[in-house]
Amino acid sequence: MSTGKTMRLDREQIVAAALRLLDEVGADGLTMRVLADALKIQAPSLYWHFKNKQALLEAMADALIAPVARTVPSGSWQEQVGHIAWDLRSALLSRRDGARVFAGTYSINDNVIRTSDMMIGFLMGAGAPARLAAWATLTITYFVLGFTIEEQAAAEPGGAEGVVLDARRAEFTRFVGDRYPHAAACIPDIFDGDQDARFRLGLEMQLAGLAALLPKS
Amino acid sequence: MSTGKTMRLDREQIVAAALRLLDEVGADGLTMRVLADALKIQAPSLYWHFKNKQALLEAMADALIAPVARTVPSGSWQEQVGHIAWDLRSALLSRRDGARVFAGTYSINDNVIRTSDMMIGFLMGAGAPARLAAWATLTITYFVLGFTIEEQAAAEPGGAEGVVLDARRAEFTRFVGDRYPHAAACIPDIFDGDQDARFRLGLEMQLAGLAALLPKS
DNA sequence: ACCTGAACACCGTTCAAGT
DNA sequence: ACCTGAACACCGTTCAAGT
Repeated sequence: MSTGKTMRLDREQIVAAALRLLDEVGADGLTMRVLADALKIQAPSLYWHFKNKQALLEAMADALIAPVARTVPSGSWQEQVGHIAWDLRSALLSRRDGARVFAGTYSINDNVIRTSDMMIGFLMGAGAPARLAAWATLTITYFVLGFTIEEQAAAEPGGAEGVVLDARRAEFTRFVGDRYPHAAACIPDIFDGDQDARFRLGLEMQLAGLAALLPKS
Repeated sequence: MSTGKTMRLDREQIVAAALRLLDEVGADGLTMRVLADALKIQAPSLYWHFKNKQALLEAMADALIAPVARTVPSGSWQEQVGHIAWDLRSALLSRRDGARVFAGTYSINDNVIRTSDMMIGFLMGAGAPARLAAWATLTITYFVLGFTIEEQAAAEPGGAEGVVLDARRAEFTRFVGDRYPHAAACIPDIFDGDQDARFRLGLEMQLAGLAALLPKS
C-alpha cells in the first residue's frame, strides 16, 4: 500500500504518473528522462513497458478520455450529442496540454471508439444515415479538438491569468492596423475570455447544421 | 540569375527552400541541419535570418497560405465563405504536412488576418453581428484545419496509395469487434476515400449551422 | 519479469571568430 | 552583413548486462 522501495511498475502506474507530470511540466517538458526521474527509474526502463514514446502518449490519450461517455445521456439528440461534446472538452481540459497530447497521437483506442459509437448512435437515432452520422461525428470532434487546443494554448504557462491573451491581443491589433476593418471590429469578441460561451455557440452551430442536413421525416 | 556560388541568402529564399524540402522529408524530417545542408550553409547560419526554428515555421505558415483569399469571390455569402474554405484547404494540401505545420505554429501573420478579415466581412454582409462573425470564422477554421490534418495524415508516407488507410481500417475494425454496432455500421463510410465529398459535407454543415444562427432579417 | 549503465545518433541553439 | 567551427545541453532509443 505505502510506496515501498522495490515496487515494480506496470503500465497503468506509468500512465498515471505521466498524466500527473503533464500538469507540472507541460507537453514539451514531458521527456522520457523526466518521467523516469519522477518514477525513480532510469529512462530505458520505460521501454520495457512501452515500445516507444508514441505508444506511451497513446496510452495517456486513452486514459485522458476514459471518463467520457460513461453513461448514456438522456434528452433530445441535440442534448445527447451536446453532452458528449461538453464531456470530451472537459476531459481534455482536465490536464495541461490535454487537447494537444490527445490530438497529437490521433490514435484509435478503446475509449475513442466507445465515444464515437455513442455519438453515431445518437445521430442515427435522429434519423441520420450511416454516412452522415459518421462524418458529422468526425466534424464535431474536429471542432471540439481545435477549440480546446486553442483554449489551452491561450491559457498556457505559469503567467498571471490573461497575460498571454493580452500579448496576443496586442500583436493581433498591431497586425490588423487600419487595413482590415472587419477584423478590427471583432477584436473585443475575438479576445473575449468567456470560453464556455464560445464553445456553446460553436456547438450550437454544429448541431443546427446537422439538423439542417437530416432527412425530412 | 544562375545559382552562383557566393550568393547570399535572404529570408524569402530560405522559406522557399524549406517548403520545397517539406515535400521531400516531411515535417519531422525538416531539421535545421537538413535545411542548412540543402542550402549549402551551416545550421547556425540560419539563426542569423530567423531567431529560432519556431520563427522559421511561422514564416513558412505565412507563405503557405499566401495564395488564399487573393481575390474577392462573388455569389451568395455561402459561396463566398465556402470559396475561402476550399482555398484554405487546397493551400494547406499544396505541401506535405502543410496543415500540421500551419496548425503547429498557430501564429498571427498577415495572410491569416487578411483571410479572416475577408471571411468576417462576408458574414457581416450576411447579417451576422460582430461576435457571431468572429466566432464562426474561428469555428470554420478549426474545421478546415482538423479536416486537412487528418486528410494528410491518412495520405502520408511514400507507401502505395491507400496502404496507411487500409492498415488503419484493419486496426479500427479489430477494436470495434462486435461491441460497437453503430461504429461498425459506419466503417465503409469512415474509411471512404473521397475526401472532397467529405469536405463538402462538413462545410455544408458549417454553413447550414451558420445560417440557422443568423438573426432573422 | 523488470531494471540499469553505457552508448549512439541525433536535436535546437549559443557564441566567438572569420570575411 | 552574412557565415563558419566548435561546443553545450539536451533528445529518443538500443542493447548487453544485471537481479
